[in-house]
Amino acid sequence: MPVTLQDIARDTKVSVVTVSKVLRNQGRISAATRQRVLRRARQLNYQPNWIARSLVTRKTFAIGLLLPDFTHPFFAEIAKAAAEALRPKGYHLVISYFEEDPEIEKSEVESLVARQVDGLILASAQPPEKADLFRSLRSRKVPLVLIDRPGDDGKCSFVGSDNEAIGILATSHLVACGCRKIAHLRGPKVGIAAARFTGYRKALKKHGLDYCPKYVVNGSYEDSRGYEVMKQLLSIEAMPDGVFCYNDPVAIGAINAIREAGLRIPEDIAVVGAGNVHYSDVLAIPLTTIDQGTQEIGHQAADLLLRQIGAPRLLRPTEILIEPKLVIRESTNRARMKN
Amino acid sequence: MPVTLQDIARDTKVSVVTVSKVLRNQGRISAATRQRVLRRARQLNYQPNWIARSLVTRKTFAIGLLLPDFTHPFFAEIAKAAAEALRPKGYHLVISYFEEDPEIEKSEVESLVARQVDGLILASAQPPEKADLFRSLRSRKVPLVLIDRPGDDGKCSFVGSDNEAIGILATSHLVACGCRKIAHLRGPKVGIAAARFTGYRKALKKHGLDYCPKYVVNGSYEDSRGYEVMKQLLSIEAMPDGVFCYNDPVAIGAINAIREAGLRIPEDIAVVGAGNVHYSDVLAIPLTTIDQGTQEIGHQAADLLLRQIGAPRLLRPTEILIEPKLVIRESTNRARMKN
DNA sequence: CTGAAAGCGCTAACAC
DNA sequence: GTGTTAGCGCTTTCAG
Repeated sequence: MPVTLQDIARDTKVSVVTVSKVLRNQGRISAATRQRVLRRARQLNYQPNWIARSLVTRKTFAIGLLLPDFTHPFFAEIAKAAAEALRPKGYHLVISYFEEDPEIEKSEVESLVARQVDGLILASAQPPEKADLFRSLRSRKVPLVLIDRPGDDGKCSFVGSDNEAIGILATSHLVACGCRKIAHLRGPKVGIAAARFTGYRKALKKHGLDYCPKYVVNGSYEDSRGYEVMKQLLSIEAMPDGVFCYNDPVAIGAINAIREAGLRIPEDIAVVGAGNVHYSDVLAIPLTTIDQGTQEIGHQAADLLLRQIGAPRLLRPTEILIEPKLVIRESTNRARMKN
Repeated sequence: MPVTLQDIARDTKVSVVTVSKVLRNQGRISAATRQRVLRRARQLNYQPNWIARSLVTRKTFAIGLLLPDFTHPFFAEIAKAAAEALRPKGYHLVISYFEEDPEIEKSEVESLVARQVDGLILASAQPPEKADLFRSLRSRKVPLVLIDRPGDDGKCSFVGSDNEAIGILATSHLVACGCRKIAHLRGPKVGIAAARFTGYRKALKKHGLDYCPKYVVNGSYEDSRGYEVMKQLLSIEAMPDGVFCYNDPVAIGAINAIREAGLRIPEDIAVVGAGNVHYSDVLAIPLTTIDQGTQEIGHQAADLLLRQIGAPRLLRPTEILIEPKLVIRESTNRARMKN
């Protein structure tokens, strides 16, 4: 039903090949036929079938972007930046998400690859010990850039943050604000959460504070969980006076729990998040956080992937770490603040 | 380089067709060959080329979702809901966005169609007088569901909110809160903003309040613009005591402007948004807003589109309006509140 | 400058 | 049960 090259060829009495060439501005074509073809194409409102084209050129100009959750503003901002970097080069983003479920992640990756995307940008939730997905991708030579969460033992290009630095930055800031009993709402067990946790411990140590396991609670990456988990923390004796939260949504949840308990922020408990998500400055208590440079991550990932796609052969994996920056707002603005 | 049906056929000494049938569980195949084929496919880690398949079946199982901005939580939530509704039926979402630019919108639509998506869900920014995009889509029989912003004169299926009702609900609530000088931060000139504006005027009239043009300022849909525009409003004499904002981000911007001016919310000025976006309850001043049922919009749009795709011939356009609901929070919680 | 031939990887329709 | 033939809409190659 749709208009094809055939139709135009028939009507203008030239071959399909010629039409194809005209429409792609390729090869020598006489001005006369070029006009005729172009005119007819316009009349018929011809639209090329990229599927057919892709089958022969083996290029789809589509990049798969696979995220844990695109409702999360952190990832949404990355997606936007990536799309912006890709668009001018004629590439499109096929976005998908897998709700932090490694199995869905796998099947989504396969779908994207089956759709013949030219490359993949992935914020993976594969557990560190399971490298089969990456191995399979590598063996099939699918251009891949991991973002936010490293994986595959550095055998794959990566763009993200220095998570240990984030942990250090956040925790040191809390110390500088006068906090002495600093808690940490850990993220899920992926490497990234571990690195932030390490940073947290290193900072404590550096400032001569004891690491106290009861101040570390586990496994959250969204506000609802942050809320619950913070409630737990509030119920222990010797309540913390500062909390470093895995990310901004968790911090938002934590803030809600703290206020609900009738405590003041930052006087009773200071709170630091991570991500510097777009709305974190208009919250009930504007949130001190670590900016991870979402824009930068999106851009760099896109650029890196494109370079990989354009390269004649496999490039050796590159790792790009975006420098985290402390953004100080009300949630840690104590009178006795020194930093 | 990738494994094809050919490879498996050669190795197992059957025809390509047989392999194809085995892999799709179709037609009668002897248990013996089935096993052989399956085993070889697994050994080779065969992955079907959907591009090739699509070319012949004329189905891609991809749905295009085109949004003004997927960083906006309102649309992100719709996207998520749509993806969830589509996934179990084997469909994927190809998400793209156009930054409220009608020209980019057009070109993105064409890309998506060129990629042979099976249908399109679109929150369009085409100006009402320009129906050529819709006309072109209609003539090509591309299954299309408009969301959030109606268009094409009801010739196209639509899922969204009753925007006049939103305007009435929000404005009436402000009246009930004791506001008498109610301003409106209008959205951009699309039909939806006009409808909310109409609702605003109707509600004023119903409650015996005069409509006063100076209280209506124009053209914003994001927080930064909401901030600027609210500042303007604050500079006029006889400042408003209530504001109905086009959407939640605009309201957030407005709130910032109001606080910055040293005024109190809701005592000096009460604020109502629209959208009930995920973070609107954790803001500096939790925002009274109109819930538009984003989940519902996403689901319904997906279902409707699927029904359209499955139908033997063109269905007549359906319009689904989700009932807006008032969500009362702090930003309108005045002592003298009566509603 | 133009076109005939071949084929991308797969499936539909029909033989055998 | 299995294979043959044909073709989806397009581009590539190469001969004229």
